[in-house]
Amino acid sequence: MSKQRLAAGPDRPARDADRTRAAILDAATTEFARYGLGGARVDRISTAAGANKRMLYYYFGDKEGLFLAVLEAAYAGIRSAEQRLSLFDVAPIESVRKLIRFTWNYFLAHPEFISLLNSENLHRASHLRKSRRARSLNSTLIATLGAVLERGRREGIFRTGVDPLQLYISIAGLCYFYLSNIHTLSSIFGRDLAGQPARGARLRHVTDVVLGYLRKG
Amino acid sequence: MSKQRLAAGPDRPARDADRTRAAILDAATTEFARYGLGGARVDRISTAAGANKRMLYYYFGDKEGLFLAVLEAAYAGIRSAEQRLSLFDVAPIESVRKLIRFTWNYFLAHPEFISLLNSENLHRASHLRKSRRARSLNSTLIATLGAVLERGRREGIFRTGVDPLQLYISIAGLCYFYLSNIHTLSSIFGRDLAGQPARGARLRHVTDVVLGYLRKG
DNA sequence: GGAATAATTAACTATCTAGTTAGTTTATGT
DNA sequence: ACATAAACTAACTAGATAGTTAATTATTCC
Repeated sequence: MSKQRLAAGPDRPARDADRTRAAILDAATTEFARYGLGGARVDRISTAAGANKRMLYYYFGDKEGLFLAVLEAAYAGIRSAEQRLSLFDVAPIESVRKLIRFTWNYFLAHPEFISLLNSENLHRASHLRKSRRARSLNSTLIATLGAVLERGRREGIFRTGVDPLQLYISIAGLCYFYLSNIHTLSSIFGRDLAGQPARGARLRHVTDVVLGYLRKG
Repeated sequence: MSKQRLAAGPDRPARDADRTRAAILDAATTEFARYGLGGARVDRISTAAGANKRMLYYYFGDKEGLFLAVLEAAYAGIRSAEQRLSLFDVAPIESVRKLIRFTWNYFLAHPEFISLLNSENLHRASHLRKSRRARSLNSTLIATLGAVLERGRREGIFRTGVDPLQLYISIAGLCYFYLSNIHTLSSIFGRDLAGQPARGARLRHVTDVVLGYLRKG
């Protein structure tokens, strides 16, 4: 009687490098998002991943290497979602609406992305700057947005002289700040900004602000 | 010959509770802003303050108590600056311009405020929620902004139905996100967003966005 | 001038933490 | 079947860390 695959399920070999690596990355994403780089604990990560702590160092070098891998995966996630977004099959106003809705929903569905970016900015993007991979993910979104703005201008519905990068940062900022700072804002202003009604109102407001700015007049 | 004031300067007694407390608070602000709550080190704080570490616990209880005191001081700082801002002695458009300029310049001059807010949001505002003092600082700014919007509406230059809290969050967000995420944005888009020219362009863009949205049409 | 109190200090500790050592077990290619 | 390499484990370590103990020194109030 062979000893192969004693424990573990049907298609789950006792050893699986990819699986272990992914489990660590996944647990690390949650841990770094929850506690920040300084507050994160490697022991909690390895325990949550169901892996021996040594494996973390085996695959990622050290805590900061793991943090970088988490960041790269997070950027890859949003870039991949962005690429599935087709802004050209509708009219310019609807394109902008679509981009705003996408940005809002992505941040809403991925609070860990917001938290990781905040951590990385606390560290002055020191990990990202070392990463060729993350910088190569510099999406084509800005160019696409530029084309949308140009089309709207030609059609006489958008104002002239809009810098697509500035506009992209504005759309992101209008969504991001609300969600990133939702706890302090709710506390200071004594309102529940996290509930469904408030979130709906925010998306409507952001759309109004951006389209109000863009409209020609 | 009296032993009083042997060391120390002219009006600097050997012991000064207020001075020590303030020095610790000051050093802690810098430390928490630089490393976050999890990354901050109480030994670095006491050393930077030139105080014995024990004094930190003497005055603030523990690390989290110190963090709360830092947060409260940071909020008191912006509220006090806001109150010196008179939005009523100029026309509505100029009022809004003034508020945007103030917000932008305050965030620019106080990066530690941004960083502290990010830390507190990572902790789901758990310190702020316990603080009666910080919530009582809930400024009158929203009410004032509401009055400015109403005046602009009456004068026929602003659109109707603008929620002053939403607008305030938008102005803050447009400024905050750019400055808070300046390192990752610069890295990803391969542009220097921190230099004077880029900063000037950002303030102009934010002003255009907000006034473009508000204008009636 | 002296008791009472407030401010300050140095040395200490228990626990935590990132990272390592030195191996064992499983898979793979020949 | 066997050597080789890849994946994995348990136990360990050196240094860091928040917080404390117990005493000393300066100030205040009468």
